[in-house]
Parts: sequence; structure tokens; C-alpha cells
Amino acid sequence: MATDQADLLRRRGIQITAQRLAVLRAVASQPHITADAVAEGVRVEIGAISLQSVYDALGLLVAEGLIRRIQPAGSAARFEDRVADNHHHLICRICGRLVDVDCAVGAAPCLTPNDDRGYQVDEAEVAYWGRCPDCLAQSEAPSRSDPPTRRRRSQRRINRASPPSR
Amino acid sequence: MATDQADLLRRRGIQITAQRLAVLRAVASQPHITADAVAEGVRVEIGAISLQSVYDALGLLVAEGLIRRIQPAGSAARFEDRVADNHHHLICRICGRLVDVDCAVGAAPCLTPNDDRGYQVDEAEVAYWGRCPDCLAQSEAPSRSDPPTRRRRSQRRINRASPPSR
DNA sequence: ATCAAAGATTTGAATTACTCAAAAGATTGA
DNA sequence: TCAATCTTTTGAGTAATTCAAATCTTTGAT
Repeated sequence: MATDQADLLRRRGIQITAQRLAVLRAVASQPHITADAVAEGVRVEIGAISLQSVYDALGLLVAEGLIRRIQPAGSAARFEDRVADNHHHLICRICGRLVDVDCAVGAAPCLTPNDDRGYQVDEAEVAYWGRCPDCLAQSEAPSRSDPPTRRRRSQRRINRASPPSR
Repeated sequence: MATDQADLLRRRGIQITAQRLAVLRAVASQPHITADAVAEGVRVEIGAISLQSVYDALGLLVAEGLIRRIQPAGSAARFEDRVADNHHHLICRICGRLVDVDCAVGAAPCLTPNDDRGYQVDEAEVAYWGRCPDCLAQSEAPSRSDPPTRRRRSQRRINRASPPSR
């Protein structure tokens, strides 16, 4: 049972370490896990790990295609297990909740833009943005205290952003 | 001519200021501009602006739907003019170059996932990842000096990441 | 015109996910 | 058993973005 992941690494000539196995397991344990949460999970399992090692392991696993990294605008990077099944993501603008959706078009869907401009495309990333059922319910039953539609000084949040390119 | 943008703001009850107009113009001046570049552009036009004001203005304009914010994993946030025409993006994994592509499916394409899980979707964001023509050419004519295919200690870059969710 | 209130901008500091670099520790094969 | 290689840790740095409070503008009412 624990051999599964080890084999996966061995097969690619990656050295097998407790940290890597635990990272792999942490990613498998939760649908869209952050690096921080991976670190926590790994610590529960093997006692200790540096955040740097977590990043290294995750980076390696992503490079090898064993896991996928997603970075919805406005939240830290997330990692997932489901790879090579081209599924997409629904993201809530309010609370950030993220869920999977299967691809509409078939096997390797959307994988081809109309005009590829000479790019060699290897992945199509699709994110559907909107409001999740919970946040939707909350804004519909506004608990009698919201501003009386007056002006509309839009105070929507949406604004967390992303890192440097150097 | 300069009235266009002012009207746009006025119509929404947004106070018109030199900063906001200049920000709006800066975004219109370049396909996918960063906040930093906007600041530079605005400074050329009106002399000075604080980076904070740039962020504020951009945030406001995004909230009002006058511009769109995109955040390809691995680079800082970018802002664009083309809004409400549901186009997509081709992004180079190597150099980060970003270009527009029109949507394959029609008017409001891909805008509907198979199963929306109860989300109220308002936008479908599609990013095609791959290698741009230039980077492709470079890796194909590898200048006689690349490692002899031995091991494959994948050293690909891709790794700049994103901010907190707090 | 004048003034107060609301709104915008600036200033300065803080946050934080992530990366770099070098040192210490483990593995592996000879 | 030992050296070479690969991993992990440690510690410090980076850069985009946000927070908060102070100052400056604009606007509407008088």
C-alpha cells in the first residue's frame, strides 16, 4: 500500500525519501492543498520537515508530472493529485472555495486554441469564476442590514494578487 | 478624445481624477500591462503617482468591470483593456510571453461547465500553456552545449508563485 | 464664494508566499 | 568503508501586494 508512491518515484529514478513520500501522500489526502497545509500534514506523519523541503519536493513532483500545481489568482499555489485527466476548476470569488469539474468537451478538451500563434501548447487551464452556493445564499438573504441600494460604491473584494517574475 | 474615458467614469458615478484617467490610458496603451508599468506610464503622463494609488485605481476599475485583471501563475498581475469579449491567453512556460487568442467556441464560450455545482459562474478564464515560437526555436537548435541527455535531472523553471489569501 | 463632509491620494510600514545560497546530513556505488 | 552525489535544513532575502493613518481635493450646500 505504501509501496505505490515509492514505486512511482523509483520508476523515474528519483531518490526515495520519507519527506517525498509524505509530501506525495499529503497531496493525495486533500483535493487542493496548499504548500503550508502539505507541511502540516507531513509533520503529523513524519514529525518534521522544513518548508523549503516541502517546496523542493512539490517542485520536483510537479516537474515530473506526478502532481499538478494550480494558482488561482488571489490565493497561494495549490497542488493536486488528479493529473492527466484534464479537469477544470470552479472558484468562488467571495470565499475562494475551489471545486473540480470535469471537462465539457471530452478527453483532451479545449486543448487547442483556434490559432496557436506558433506556440506549442501542452496544457489548457480552465477556471470558472463565480459565487459558490453558500456565498450566493448569503447575498440573497442579506440579513436586513445592507445599504439600501443607494449609490453603489462597489466594495467588492477580489484583490489578492501574485508574485514577481524577476 | 480624452473625454471618452472621463465619460466612462462619470457614467458610473466614479469621481474623475487625473490619476484614474491616466491609469485607464496606461492600461489601454499596452496589451497586458503590470501595475508597475502602469505606474511608470502614468508618471510619464502626469508627473507622479504613488504605487498605492495605482493599485487603488486598478482595483476600482476592475471592480467596475472597465478593465480585467489576469494573473498567470508565475508572474505579477496584469491588466487589460479588452473586456467582455471573452478572449483567452497563450502563455509561454519558458519566457512568460503572453498573447491573446480569440475564443474557439463562439460568443460567450466555455462559459458553462458541464456541472456547475451550484456556482453562479460569471467568467470562464482559459489559459493555454506551452512554449512560444522563440523559445521553441532555441531549444531545437541547442547551440551544441546542452547536457548529453544522460540523466534528466529536470531543472525546468516555472515556479514563481502567488500571494496570500489571509 | 466658502466651508464642511466625503472621497482620493500619499506615505510609510507590514505581510507573506516564495526563492537563494550555503552548510549539514543521508545515500549510493565502488 | 569512503567518497561523490543528492537531500534536507537553516537562515536570510525578495518583491508584489495590502493596511492604516495622515494629508490633500473635490463637491454640494449654503
